[in-house]
Amino acid sequence: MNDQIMSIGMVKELTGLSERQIRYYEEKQLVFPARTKGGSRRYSFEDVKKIQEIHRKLKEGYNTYELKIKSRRQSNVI
Amino acid sequence: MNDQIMSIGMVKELTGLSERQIRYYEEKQLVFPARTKGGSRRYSFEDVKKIQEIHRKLKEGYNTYELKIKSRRQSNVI
DNA sequence: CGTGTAAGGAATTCTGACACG
DNA sequence: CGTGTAAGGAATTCTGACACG
Repeated sequence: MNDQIMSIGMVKELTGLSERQIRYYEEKQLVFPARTKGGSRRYSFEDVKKIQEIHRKLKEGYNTYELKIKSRRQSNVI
Repeated sequence: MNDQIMSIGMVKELTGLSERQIRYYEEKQLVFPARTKGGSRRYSFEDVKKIQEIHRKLKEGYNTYELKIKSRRQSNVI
């Protein structure tokens, strides 16, 4: 949770996605990168995995809203 | 070896050292950060540990040359 | 020797917006 | 809806150098 250490540039390299895509997933509340004092995003490896998963699901036909609901369900499992 | 993903800014935060110190240890061949296409340094958590170790040793009185020799010895252990 | 700092430039990242479909 | 892109600005990082001790 506190190991958000890489820039969007690294995430871009690791995932092959565009900055636009990566930022959009945050806009839709699917990932929550930390921020530096200056305002730059900082991601963890967990976030990278999540981002790749999101992209996969989108290609499968899901939309960001459905993915948000789904991740909420996961968190609420008892 | 391929997990060099954080900027000098993160290393600075994690170690409390200055950019000058962090860069100097590289200048003295004690750490070997990767570089982005643009030329920015990228460090791994291993590097961060190494940097902290270097700083500790320096405070103990060692100089960068001795530390370089020492790390070379470690690598050559058979 | 190890570190601080001011200097100027280049690379990185940010936001809000318009575009397409 | 998910993504591309040009725009302008701000934050980040880089190098080489002078300084101190």
